[in-house]
Amino acid sequence: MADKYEQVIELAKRRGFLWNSFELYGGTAGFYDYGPLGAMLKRRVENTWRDIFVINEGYYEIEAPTIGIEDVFIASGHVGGFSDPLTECQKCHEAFRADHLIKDVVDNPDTLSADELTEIINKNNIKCPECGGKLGAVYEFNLMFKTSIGPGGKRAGYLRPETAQGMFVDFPRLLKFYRDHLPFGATQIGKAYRNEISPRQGVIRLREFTQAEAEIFIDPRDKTHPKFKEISGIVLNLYSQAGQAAGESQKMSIKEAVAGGIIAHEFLGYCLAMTYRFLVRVGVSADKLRFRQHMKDEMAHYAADCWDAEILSDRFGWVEVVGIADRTDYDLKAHAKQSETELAVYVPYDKPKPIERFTVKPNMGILGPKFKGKAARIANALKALKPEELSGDVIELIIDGEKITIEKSSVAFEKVTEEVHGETIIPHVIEPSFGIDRIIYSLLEHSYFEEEAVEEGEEDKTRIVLRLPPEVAPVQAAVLPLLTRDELVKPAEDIVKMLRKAGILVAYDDSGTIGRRYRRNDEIGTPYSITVDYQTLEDGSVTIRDRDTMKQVRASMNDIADNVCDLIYGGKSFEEAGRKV
RNA sequence: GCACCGAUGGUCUAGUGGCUAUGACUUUAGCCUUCCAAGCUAAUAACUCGGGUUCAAAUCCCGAUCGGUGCACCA
Repeated sequence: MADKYEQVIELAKRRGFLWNSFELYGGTAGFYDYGPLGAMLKRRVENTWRDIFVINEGYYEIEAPTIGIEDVFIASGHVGGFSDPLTECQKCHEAFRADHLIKDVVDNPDTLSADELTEIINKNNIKCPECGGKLGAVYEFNLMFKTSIGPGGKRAGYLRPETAQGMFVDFPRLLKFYRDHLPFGATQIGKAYRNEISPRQGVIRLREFTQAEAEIFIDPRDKTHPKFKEISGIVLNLYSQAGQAAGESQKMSIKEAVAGGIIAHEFLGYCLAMTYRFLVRVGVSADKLRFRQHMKDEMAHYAADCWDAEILSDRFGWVEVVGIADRTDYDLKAHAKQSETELAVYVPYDKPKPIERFTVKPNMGILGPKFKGKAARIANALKALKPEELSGDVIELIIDGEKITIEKSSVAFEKVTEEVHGETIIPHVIEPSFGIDRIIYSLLEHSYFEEEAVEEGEEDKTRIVLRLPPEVAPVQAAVLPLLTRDELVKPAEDIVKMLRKAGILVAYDDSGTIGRRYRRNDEIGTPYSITVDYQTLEDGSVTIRDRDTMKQVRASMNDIADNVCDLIYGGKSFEEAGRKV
């Protein structure tokens, strides 16, 4: 019983989209190669993403190293939190989460080290829950690939488990690049690595995978989006927290969802819209797409709201392909703490605000000679005092347990009204994060069709068609001389040249019967096939065949390149491309 | 990581302790051929890997790898 996954993967392997990596040496789980067609498809999908996020939204792309230093992942929490303490039963060899086993014994098991966990397990005589056997020493299994930088292994490095950190770490530079204005965003498309314990499900769970992520830094007080109106009418299939409790998703416009408080704010709603447009544009079926909100207990504690785009697959059910989160100021704060650098934006007010401030000015000319080494600390203590504490004739302070009396004349204080021109704020981060490999699989599956192509008097014959959007199809046009004869081959070769000059990836094929060649191209998703026949020699026209309908039009050979470009990129309909045949 | 199942040309598959390992499709070359994979001729191409048993292993046994499923883990 070949399910769709098998059919799609079989086709992908056979025709050069996806291959198991290292097959020559037996292969290794969790790694896939993109073959000639797969790599091209992936580039086109990535470029569509660029078109939306980089060109249209202006979130410039950066490229940070795939190896990160330890500080980065200490700040991000991956060193401490991206691992699980495991213990194995010595008897039945079952592995367990050590912190889960001692949940009833200690209050905060996730804060303990592996050694401490081992000790607690031994002390409390905790046995294997399966067979009652003795449990082995607890070890941390971290999902990051570790390496060392430079010789000697002194400096730890990690292959990045997500591309996001690159944008956070470059925050100060990015802020300057965008001339200190919020909102701004940066994007990155690249590899990320996770040493999965047991990767399965083909390209759905990989140890090396491609992410496309945007980190958009916004003003926490204003989460509206200037272009919200443009997308507010888009109707999405939303599987909200309430919907999940009720067990059903609902179709709703983004406007309604934001107004009803289902989507936290406009900016997140806008990101959902961009995600929807992207996925549908590259070939995901809109009716097999939904947005699922994270449940409260599933969401990271710092997240304000989080939605996953999920696609329906034949074998795996709903698969998460995109995560869109409002991560608030968590990441910037974490890196600020780790790096001891302020990561914030100065936001000027429209009008300066008058602010009343109480200032204390210790007279160092008196305090200095009198208290010498203690003077500075006394001054600081004085500055911390409130107006009523300074109002007496003398002021008493305790410094190092010693009572010190200060004459009123040694301190001046006053209320001043100052103009404040703005304030420093830590931006919130909106993060749409795309799993490109999962998206590639999704669109392959959603584009894959087997249809009965029954000709009169013939047996049932299935036609396999990959209905890829022309924009992402790896091969964009096939050029086929109807017969292998010089007088037809020559013009066909001219057409190939014209198309290539226009940047179209074209396949030339003159082998076997025309039907077979059409089928071959159907299978790899080539949207248009151009055929040269004897009429070409008479009037300079060729036929263009549409992959999806198998219909043909006849068009002029001279402007074939413009014509095909318009079909692929210009939204020209097939009927407009020439005369009906 | 544990348990169960599986692995034969590019794909699907026959086979079983014993000559040169089936067949189909695909592919390639040539012929033929005026639009949707089935015309003719020829060619290429496989027993996952390592060890063991045996005169002899693709076949039996053990282990590894990869794939599938369940558990665990993960998002």
